[in-house]
Amino acid sequence: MGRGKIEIKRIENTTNRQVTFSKRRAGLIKKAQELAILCDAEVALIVFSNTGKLFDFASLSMPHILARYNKFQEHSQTSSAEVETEVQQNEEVNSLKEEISRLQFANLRLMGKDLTGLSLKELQQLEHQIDEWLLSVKCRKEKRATLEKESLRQQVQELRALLPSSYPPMVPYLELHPLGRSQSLRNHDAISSDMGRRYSSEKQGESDTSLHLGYNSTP
Amino acid sequence: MGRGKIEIKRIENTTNRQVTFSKRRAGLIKKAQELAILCDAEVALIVFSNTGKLFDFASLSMPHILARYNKFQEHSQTSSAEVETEVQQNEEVNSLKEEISRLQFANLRLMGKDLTGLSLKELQQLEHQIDEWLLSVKCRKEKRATLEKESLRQQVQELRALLPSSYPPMVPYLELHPLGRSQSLRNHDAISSDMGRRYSSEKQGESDTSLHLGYNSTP
DNA sequence: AACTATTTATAAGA
DNA sequence: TTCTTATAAATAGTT
Repeated sequence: MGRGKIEIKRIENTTNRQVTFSKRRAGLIKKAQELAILCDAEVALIVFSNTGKLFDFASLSMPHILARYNKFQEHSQTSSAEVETEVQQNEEVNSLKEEISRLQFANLRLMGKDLTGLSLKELQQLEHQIDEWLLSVKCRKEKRATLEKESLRQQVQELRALLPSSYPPMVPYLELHPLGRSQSLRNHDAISSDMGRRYSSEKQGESDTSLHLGYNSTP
Repeated sequence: MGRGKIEIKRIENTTNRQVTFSKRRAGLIKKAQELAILCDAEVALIVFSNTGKLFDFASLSMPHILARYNKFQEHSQTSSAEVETEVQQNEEVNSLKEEISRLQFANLRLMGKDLTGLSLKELQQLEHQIDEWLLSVKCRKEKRATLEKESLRQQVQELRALLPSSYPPMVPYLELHPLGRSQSLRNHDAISSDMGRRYSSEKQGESDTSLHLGYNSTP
């Protein structure tokens, strides 16, 4: 009923969806009202937008119509309904998450298949994306490994301190193989001033293998 | 919407009213359904004909929507934590749906990019290829990490061996394993003679997860 | 129920 | 958001 025909499926564009929601909600309420008047019917309409807003219409009072409805359905709604609600919500969330997993896997495979057609620049971009994914997955393990390495490095430095100062200085692996923008250890002052034990807080447990290639999905 | 315009008032002719009721009821339910699908809304519609017959539609289960409606009415007076919970759940579901949309679009984009010309066999080959590629990347990273640790351990041992007597020249790891451009801040200066183990709290932000596509494909 | 002439709703664009 | 308008859809009256 407009400039073009549309398929009846979820409108993905948020703005478009909201606009359509406003228009059609108004139209639906108008028609509910007309049906009630023209045909002398009792009509109740409840609409929750996907943002959680409530819109309703009732030709008589809503409680009246709902009570009449409940009489027809020979069981009460409120007591067991809340349980059902939660179960359904859980199911919905779970099915959505499964869908996301499937899509992510499909995307990963598609990315891989795409490699042959990509330019060097695109390859490097892809490299960066997958790099970040791997980083997020392995972050915690690597943190633990890093702690171990640092401990070793400190031993190296401490042992070196026991050598004569004329001895050619040792260069830690990391400084010869820069791995990132992070600063190299400068623990000489920390060591000389603070002898206390220090621990890095570390959360271990869930390994998020989600692929968020190029996206940041949490609004 | 018909051969003539009609006034919105009760249709007195019974037959006519019933016919109109049937037509408009069907139209109303259809539009309620479309609104629910198009705009991702929760819609419930209850209609009693003037003869007492019940017709209803609900995008989810009717009890679920009515329960939500009742909750909403309660909360319009006393806002509590349940509202926040529901809002949060709603947001979670919405963000999941958005993620799915993004992934679907990404999939479509990837599909259209390079896959159109490929046969099924070629696709499967590429899939295998990308899997191996990812695997080799992981192996390389692990090996490199192992080498790094071994180098450090070796330094520890060698330095320890130096302590009691003379100081034979040491060969830095880099000279044996030239892996990259190196420039080093040398960590000169004496270090405390404390030999106790310490755990650094310094955050090692980056670890090398580069894939280095296209060169050095040592698995 | 079908059929259509019209009205109404609304998709897209401004 | 709101208005406009071309077009799709609903439906009033008819068969």
